[in-house]
Formats: sequence, C-alpha cells, structure tokens
Amino acid sequence: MRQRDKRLAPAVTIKDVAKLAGTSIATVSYVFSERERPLRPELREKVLQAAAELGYVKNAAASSLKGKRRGILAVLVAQFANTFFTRMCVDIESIAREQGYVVTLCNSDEDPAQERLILERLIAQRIDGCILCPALAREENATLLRQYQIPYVILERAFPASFSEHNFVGHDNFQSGYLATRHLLEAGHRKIAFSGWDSPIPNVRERVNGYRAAMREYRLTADTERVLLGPLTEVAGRDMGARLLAEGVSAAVLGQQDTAKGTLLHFQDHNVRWPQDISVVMIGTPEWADFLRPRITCIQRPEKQMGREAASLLFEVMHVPSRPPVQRIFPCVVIERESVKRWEE
Amino acid sequence: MRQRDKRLAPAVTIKDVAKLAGTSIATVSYVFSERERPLRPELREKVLQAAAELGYVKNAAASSLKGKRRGILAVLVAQFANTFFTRMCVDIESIAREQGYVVTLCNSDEDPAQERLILERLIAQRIDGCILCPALAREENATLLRQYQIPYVILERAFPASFSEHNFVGHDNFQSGYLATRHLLEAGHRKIAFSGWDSPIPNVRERVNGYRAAMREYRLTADTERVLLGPLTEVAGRDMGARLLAEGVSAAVLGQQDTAKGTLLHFQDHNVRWPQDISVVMIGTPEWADFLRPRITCIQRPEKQMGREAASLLFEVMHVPSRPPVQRIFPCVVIERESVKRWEE
DNA sequence: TTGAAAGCGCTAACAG
DNA sequence: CTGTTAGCGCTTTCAA
Repeated sequence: MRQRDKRLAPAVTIKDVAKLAGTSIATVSYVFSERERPLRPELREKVLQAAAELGYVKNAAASSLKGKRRGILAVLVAQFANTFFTRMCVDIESIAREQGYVVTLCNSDEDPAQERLILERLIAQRIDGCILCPALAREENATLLRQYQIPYVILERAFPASFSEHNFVGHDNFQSGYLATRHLLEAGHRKIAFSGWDSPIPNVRERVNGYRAAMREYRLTADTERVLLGPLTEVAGRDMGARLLAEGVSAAVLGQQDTAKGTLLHFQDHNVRWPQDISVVMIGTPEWADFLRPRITCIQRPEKQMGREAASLLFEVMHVPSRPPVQRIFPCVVIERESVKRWEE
Repeated sequence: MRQRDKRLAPAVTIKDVAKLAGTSIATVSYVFSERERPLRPELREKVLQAAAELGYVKNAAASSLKGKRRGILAVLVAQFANTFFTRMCVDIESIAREQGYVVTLCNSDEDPAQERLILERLIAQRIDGCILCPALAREENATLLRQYQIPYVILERAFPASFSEHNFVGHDNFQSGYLATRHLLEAGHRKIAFSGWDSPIPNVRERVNGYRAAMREYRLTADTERVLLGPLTEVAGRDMGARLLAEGVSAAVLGQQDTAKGTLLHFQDHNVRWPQDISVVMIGTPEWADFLRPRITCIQRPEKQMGREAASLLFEVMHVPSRPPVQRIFPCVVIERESVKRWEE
C-alpha cells in the first residue's frame, strides 16, 4: 500500500512473478537465466505465463550485482559528427547487439577533461567494455580504464610511446600519406604539397611521414617538401587552399578531410579547377565528395572493417582479459578518379 | 583470497573504503550521496582520502537498486547516420551530461523489430528516460515505454491518431512544404513539382500537404500538382531527377534530403543547371549542400533547438511523470540562396 | 526437481 | 554526529 503512494507503480520483480506462478523466486530466476537447470516443462510454462501477464523484464542492474555482465558496452569518440566515426559506430553497434549488448555512444568533443568525466560516469555504470578514440590522442584517460580493469580497445589514435601496451585498431596513416604522394609522383608530379590538421594527434604526423618517405624515394630533397598545417576548421582549410596556390605546386595531398573541405571550397569559389590547375588526392571519403566534379581521387580507409574489428577485438579481450595486447592496423586503398593529371616537366 | 582467483581483482566497494578510513559504510555512503548529512569535516576528509587511494567509484547499478536514479538516458533514432539526427544528438548529449546523465545512443535502422529489441534491452537496464524517434513512425514500441513507466519524449515523428497522448518535439513538416512552395510561387513559378520519400512516415505526407496548400492559395488546381515519391535511396533520387525534367516543370521542391541528393547528382551529371534549367528549393541542410554552386535555397530546421528542447522536456517529464503530455513544434525558415530564378510566363 | 537463504554494493531508517 | 541494520532484485549454493 505504501508503495502505491509513489507516483510510479513499482516495476514488477521476480517475486511478483513467483507469487503469481505459485513457485519460488529461484525457479523464476532459472527460467530467465542462461544457466540450465532441470525444470518441469509445465512449471516453466506457468512462469513464462505469469511473467508475460505481468510484463516482467529482468533488472539488468540487479543481475549485474551478482557478478553477471552488465550488458553495456561504451564507445567514446572524439568527434561524434565526423562520418569516419559514425560509419564505424554503426557496425560496432550492430555487432554488439548481436552479442546481446547495448552500446552507449558518447562524444568527448576532442576535450580530455570531458572525456575523463564521461569515463568516470561509464565506470560508475560498470560497463563491460569500452572502445575509445582518445581526445587529442592523450593517454591519461586510457589509463583510467586499465586501472578499473575495464576491457578496452583504443580506436584509430595510437600512443606512440606505448603503442604495444594497448589493444588497438586503426588504419595505416603512414601508408595513406605514402600512397597519396606516390600516386602523384607516378603521374609525374614533383612539386607536391601536403596539407592537413596541425594537431597534437600523431595520425596526421604519420601521414606527413608517409608523404616524406615517398618524396625521398623519388630523390626529392627536404627543401622541396611543402607541408601546410592548420587548425581543424573550414576557414583554416580555405586558407591552406590559398597558400597551396601561392606555393606554386602542381599537386597536393589533402591530408585530412575537414580541412580538405575548406581547401576545395576555396578552389571552387576561386575557379581553381582540378586537375587542370592543380592535381589533388584526398585522404578520406566524406559524403560531400560525391558532389565534386571532376571527382576526387581519394585514399579510402576501411571504416566498416575497422568497426567490426574493433568490436570483435573487444569481445576477445572481454573473454580473456589476460590476453597480451594486440594491434591491428588496416591498410588503405587508392580510389582513382579524375583529380590527377599527368605532369610533364 | 578466493576472490583473487578471478582474473580481475574485484572492484573496490564502499566496504573497502570504510575499512581503510576506519569508519562505517553508512558514513562512506553519505559522503558520496547527494543527500546532506552533518559530518565532521575531518572524517569526511579521511573518507575522501581513502576513496582516492583505493580508486573507489560508486557502483551506479547497485545504487539504482535502492530507488536511486540509474544515471542513464537513452536516445533511440531510426537513422543514425543522418546528419539531421546527429546534430540533435550532439546537443541532447551535452545537456544530459550537464545533468549528470550518460546517454546511450542507439540505432533502430528504421526497423521496428530491431527497435523493439533495443527498447527491451534498455528497459532491462532500467534507464531513467528515453528520447525516441520511432522507426517507420510506428506507435507500438512507444507503448512499451509507457507500459514500463519510463519517461519518454517522441522526437520528430508524430503519431497522427494519438498525437496529443505523447510528449513530442518535432518540426513543422506542413510548414516546411508550404514555405518551400510559396517561395517558388512568389518567384512566379506555377508548374511546380514536389519530390520526396514515399514513406509510411507522416512527415513527408505533411510536407506534401503544405505544398498543396500553397498551390491552392495561388488558385492552382489539383491537376497541376505533381508529386513524385520514391524509396529512400540515391538511385531513386536520381530517377526522380529524370522524371522531374520529363514533367517539364519550371521548379521543384526537393522534399527530403536523401532523395534530393540523388536528384541533384542526376542534374549535375546531365548538365542540368539550376536555376537556369529548373529552380529548386530543398527541405533540409545536409553538409554536402555546401559544395553546390549555385548554392541551393533550403528550408532549415532548427536542429540544435530541437535537440535541446527534447532533452529539457524529457527532464520535465522525469520530474513530474504525471504531467499532461505536451507537443512542441518548431517552425522552419527559408535560407534564400541562388537556386531559384524569377519566372515570367 | 525445487526451495530456502545468503549475499552482491548501496541507501536510509533508526538507534545510539 | 555516527554506526547498525534491513532491504533493493537477482543469482547460486545447499539441502530437501
């Protein structure tokens, strides 16, 4: 009676079901548990009946108290609205669901303090596992996960100093820069610039290294290199567009898709045509690229596979927490289109 | 000792903290509870110390057992990768975080069965509240939330038959169709088509109604109306592009952004120029529209405000569950650009 | 086959 | 001020 005073009727519990079915709570528990236990079929039926009648749903939180899994996985990314992440998340989510987990998708918005706060909340929820794409690629918060013994996988952004200490899924940034540059070199270009995000994250730096390596292979010395970096904004990208033209290069690697957007908008607004005026290769495959004509030659990262891999690696870690960390790096491919023309000196 | 046999060390609990601080578990509980209780400052300090030393984090699941809130809010959308939803989610998430909640973001992928499964999982987690954008605008699953007394807000897709029975936040679909059409009519167009998604969702139908209403205001009879609908794919959109041209209209309302993408790609690939060859107004503001030249006149929906409103309405419902349902409909605005030319008969 | 009962980690009377 | 204790809903051992 006192309970009825509350605004909400209390949720139906195992006890209510047991009473209605005329059995004990243990029996009800077993009916809804994964663990098998011999049970007279008609009793089982009665329990199921009663549960359906009352609309019983097992309380996962209570269940977790007794050492059962919580049924929650977290995915914490740094740039929620970035399609690169969104695409991976879609697959992570569907795999997790197949395995009976709900996924909590959070956004640190590239802010380590925010990320820390979110992780603390997630730890308070006693999540079963976490896929983390660390804000600004900072390691400190990953340590939290380790400290609380939560199985986790680092996604896409590695910690160079302790690379092999974490489970990791990412793509080969070096290779993406290398492939993009080599593609231009093979087309005869020699004055090639690289533009991208001037970030604390090693990813773009790795791409720059790939660019440099390719340049070296063609015996191009350091003084021929042109690396333009700037903040992660459209405006900065536009600015890089202008600088790219001022540099007088015949080709450019657009090394990061958000800044590339600004650069290409600048080109478009100033009647700079590709590949006539400048040849370009972009790292990434944002949706807006579908509208560019001529179409842009891109370096494609295998987002779907990466998402699937991150999820299955997480499950492996959850099953065998003592497993030594593994790192899985995915290669990229060149999607050749019409933004590169042959260059004859 | 037996505990140590497990692969994972057991999480530190209130008991461990109490022991180290040399106090009772009740005291520890109060230190970490929102409820105030007079407490000697130095004791409080000792508890905090001990907790920090052990790395104690309150178990939200256990806490929820005693009627405390769980600290989880769910957002379940039908099209996870659609920027319209993503943008709203970003704001919902940040508001929820301010209030101390973790947001679980799920994707039903426009499949009611999937949606039901997810909702059951969420109910099992005893989420504190839910924002639901129902797959195919079907009502059946919203009923689940009501049945389990979970505070909820329906987002963006209304149930016409029982509109006022649910808390709702959405934009004015009728008005968006109306404004788009009137904009074209005011520019002198009379042969105007409407294209969009042939969906079971009332939203696009409402937009069509808006289109019709505007046409009527200009004394255009039903036989001058041209409504083209098709599936939610780029290919279907391209097809609509071709049909739009075949219809010989001078202007079109692109009533849904995913099909609009196909239509505009078709135009682009067939050298159909806007506004020279056809004037267009699009409902929606997808990111790719930034690249279209001339720029497309759009109907903008206030995504940010809608997200914030959905979140705050949910909090209101959570505080006063008995509150009669309210519906909040947001108006749209015309963002005028260069895709409409004056039409002289 | 089934049930009784002892907790899981935490909250909140209630008693000192 | 602070500690004791009875649960919250569920799992699982042990006994019947």
